[in-house]
Amino acid sequence: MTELKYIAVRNFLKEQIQQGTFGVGDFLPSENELCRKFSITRTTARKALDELLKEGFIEKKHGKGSCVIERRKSLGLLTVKGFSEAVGKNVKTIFIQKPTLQKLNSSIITALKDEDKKSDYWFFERLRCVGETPVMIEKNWFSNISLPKFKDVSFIDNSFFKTLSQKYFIEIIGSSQELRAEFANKEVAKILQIEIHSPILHISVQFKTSVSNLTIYSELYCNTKKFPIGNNYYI
Amino acid sequence: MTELKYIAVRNFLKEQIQQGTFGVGDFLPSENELCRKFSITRTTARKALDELLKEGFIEKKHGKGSCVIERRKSLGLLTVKGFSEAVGKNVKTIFIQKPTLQKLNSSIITALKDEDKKSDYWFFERLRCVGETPVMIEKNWFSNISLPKFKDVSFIDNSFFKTLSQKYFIEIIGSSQELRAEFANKEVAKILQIEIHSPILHISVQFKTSVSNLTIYSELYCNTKKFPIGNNYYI
DNA sequence: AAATTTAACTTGTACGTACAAGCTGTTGGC
DNA sequence: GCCAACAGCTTGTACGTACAAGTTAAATTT
Repeated sequence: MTELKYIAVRNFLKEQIQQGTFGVGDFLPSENELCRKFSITRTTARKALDELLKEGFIEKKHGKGSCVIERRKSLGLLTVKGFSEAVGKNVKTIFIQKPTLQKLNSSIITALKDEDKKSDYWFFERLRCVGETPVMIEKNWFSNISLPKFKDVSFIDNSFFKTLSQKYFIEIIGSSQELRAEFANKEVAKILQIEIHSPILHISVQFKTSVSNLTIYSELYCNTKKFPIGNNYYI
Repeated sequence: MTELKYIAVRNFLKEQIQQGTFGVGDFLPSENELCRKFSITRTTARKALDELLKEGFIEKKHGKGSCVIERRKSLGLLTVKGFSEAVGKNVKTIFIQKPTLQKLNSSIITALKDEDKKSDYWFFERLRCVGETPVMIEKNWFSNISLPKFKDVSFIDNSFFKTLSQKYFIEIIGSSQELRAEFANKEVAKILQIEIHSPILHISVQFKTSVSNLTIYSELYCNTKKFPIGNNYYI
């Protein structure tokens, strides 16, 4: 199973960007240069660049070239920035449940897309603390179909998304969220070390990725009393 | 100036979708059919469909066709677009306080930027209801300096942002937010018609605008029990 | 009747070509 | 020196072709 050409070129360029060979503001090799370097046609070169475009790595300028841009990290709420950047410093992460392959949990079944209902899914659960204070419970799951090689990898910088990007070349390209203020139930209250029936922020997220049939589902339970959840968006 | 072919095809299909000729779940004409109908090549037909794909109108299924999907509204409530678009239709808006020029309210002073502390500010407060159910209290204020001509205008489509854009040519170019789950206090509980100490979602927003010294501050108090707050973001 | 093969569709990838249109530095002419 | 024209790059649009691969239903075999 040999890799598709445009995927290979995309991955090559993405690595170069992530390693800093091409920094923000730099121009990538032109389409014709890519053609020569990889022995491909311009159609294929353009397709590779289109991938980087829709993943938010570059912008194309007519008559000039493809320019590396600051990847938009502040997607929606808590998204790609990840917890550490959203809340600030001094964050500890504790695995409540390391990644395991499981059957469906009926409590989340309604949120799942149809194609994800058929397969097993990877699940992991973490507790995020600021200093010694537990602040957020994070449950994540995703179908086994699109990522069968996924293993209990050690996450790069404790970031699942960074790991996805750098080990699997999968990018988050969007998110859909629902926010609710709720009373903490017994389980959540215990883990977050708060009174039962304290108000907590419950966030349900679906992350759309650059792999069309991979959707990542997260359920977040946040104690916002000391540490409100932050979010920035700029065009 | 004649329209580009793939744009023309895209627009044709988009209109058909918006008018309901193709509903959610329907398949658009195949690429080859589009070629015949519009006298174009498959490259061009695919480009038109790619546009619809990245605008969120369709999804493509290998071997089957292009399927119309529920359109995702990019940038939901918490970002730029405003309440009506985020929650859907059937939204009523009641002014609790029409726009008035006021002195600073100390309760919000901490959130204000320094340059805004010196001036008077416009303030207005609204209650958003879905059907007959009050769902969100919205308090807005902004400095009088940048918008001295602001008056008690009737908002276009009940949208403050649309009014800003169309009457003053001011665009929202970013936002910074803080989210908290809190107990409803007496005042909020009364307006939202809920029990005191119910959990509510409190969102503090600063909107950055295309006018450099105009920042809009909002405090939102949401009853998320029936209507969770939604938010979508796609690159 | 049931299982398998086949044919006819669909989209996906990749090849190659041509010209339009935007950007930039060089080259002439004034 | 200044400005216009040009040449040589860039990306954008659009043409055409070929085959791979997924889907489905009809035809064939078992």
